[in-house]
Amino acid sequence: MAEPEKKKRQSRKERILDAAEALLARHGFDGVSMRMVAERAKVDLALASYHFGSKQGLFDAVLLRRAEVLNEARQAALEECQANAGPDGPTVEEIIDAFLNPMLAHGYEDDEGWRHYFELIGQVNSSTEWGGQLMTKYFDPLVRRFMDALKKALPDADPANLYWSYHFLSGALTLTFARTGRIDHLSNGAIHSDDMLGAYKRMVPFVAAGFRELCEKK
Amino acid sequence: MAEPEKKKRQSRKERILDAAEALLARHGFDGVSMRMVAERAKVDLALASYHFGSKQGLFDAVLLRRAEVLNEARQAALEECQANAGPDGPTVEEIIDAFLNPMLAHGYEDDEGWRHYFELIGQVNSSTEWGGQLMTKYFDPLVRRFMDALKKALPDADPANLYWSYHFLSGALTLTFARTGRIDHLSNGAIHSDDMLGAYKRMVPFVAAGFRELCEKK
DNA sequence: TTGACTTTTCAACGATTGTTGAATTTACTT
DNA sequence: AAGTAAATTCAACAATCGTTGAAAAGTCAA
Repeated sequence: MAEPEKKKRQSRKERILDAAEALLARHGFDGVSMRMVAERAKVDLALASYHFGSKQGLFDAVLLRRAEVLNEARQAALEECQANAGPDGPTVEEIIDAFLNPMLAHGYEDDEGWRHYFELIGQVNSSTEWGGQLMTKYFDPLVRRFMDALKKALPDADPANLYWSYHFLSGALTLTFARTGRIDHLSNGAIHSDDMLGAYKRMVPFVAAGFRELCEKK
Repeated sequence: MAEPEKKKRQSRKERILDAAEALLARHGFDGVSMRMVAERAKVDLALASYHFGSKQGLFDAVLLRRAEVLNEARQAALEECQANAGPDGPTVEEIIDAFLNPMLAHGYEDDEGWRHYFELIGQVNSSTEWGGQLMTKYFDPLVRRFMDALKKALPDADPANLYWSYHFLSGALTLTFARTGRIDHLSNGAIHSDDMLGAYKRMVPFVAAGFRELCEKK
């Protein structure tokens, strides 16, 4: 059975998720109170606990919501570039592009929700408290499929070099899409964190060159 | 006048800084209470406020303490590689190495304090709340000198490519030294976050190849 | 020892925290 | 229209939060 049509544009449950997403992205789990979320969502305090069980449950729901969307888009992009590739499979650049492009698609357009989500992912990914566990849970199953594709594109690679290369990619990616504003300061305003297209066009060749340097027989 | 010799191995002020460093690295600013710090440092609750004025003051002191040490080591490494270089100046690899090596020196040895500090930097760097401001304040003055050196090593580079390249380096670096444990999970235990030497030996050529790809005339 | 100063302790303040049981309203089926 | 379940509101709980004024202890020079 299909989802029943919502009367309001956004249900209260979704409003809570959006509010929590924005606040958690900026202030982190412990920097946000249920009252802040309720106020931003224009909803009673107790409602968030009712829908999500606890503050931790709300946090998980925020993380999961867009992780599913992103994973599906990435999987589709990977399968498409594999289908279009020759017998040797897609190139390193094509695989990396399939991994990054779905993020660009949501970062390029002016979608406030996704911007907050990437902000949040940047925090979670480099947090020792959450990063190791949560990123693994939500993203690693699909990342492994990308690793397999990269392994075919770089058949001479030492697996350790492949893993570290992906790790460097992950750090560059999450920081860039988090848009902390650091590059704006460093460049005295010449570069803007919001220029996602500019970042994307540079990240793919930068990372691909790193992969080749470490993982290609020379 | 020189600092007076301390009677105890560690003054209470230092114990507070160490305790705060470890806790802030793991749980973030809002995830740590003054009582947690006091308990870990085995010190009265009020003492941290007395020495550092406020929780925010304590946070700043923790960040500043090792930033000064790291900046001096990096500056010395940069000046040394410039002194040893030919008339064209040091290569990209040498400059990047001067930037990374001082972190390895503290990450390689079994120094708990520095490990916590890098963990903290990883969080701060990718936080939109603190990252843009604090990283700029504590690290960008010296980063600019490295950017100048890179500009000489890559004279044909578009400045925007240089800035983005450093940004990617920054993301890979801070995530790696934060040791979140993610790569351990992803590799099913084959790779260890704690293998700083292994990470370092791969990060330098990976990042250097990225710089050359973006910033070198082809 | 006296005196001045810094460091440390103690106790308490008002404010905010996440959660919950009970009451009320809304939505939907019969 | 009656009835049932979900959604929402309200009020309050105990626990924890950062900070601070005042008292006590420690330090060091004269």
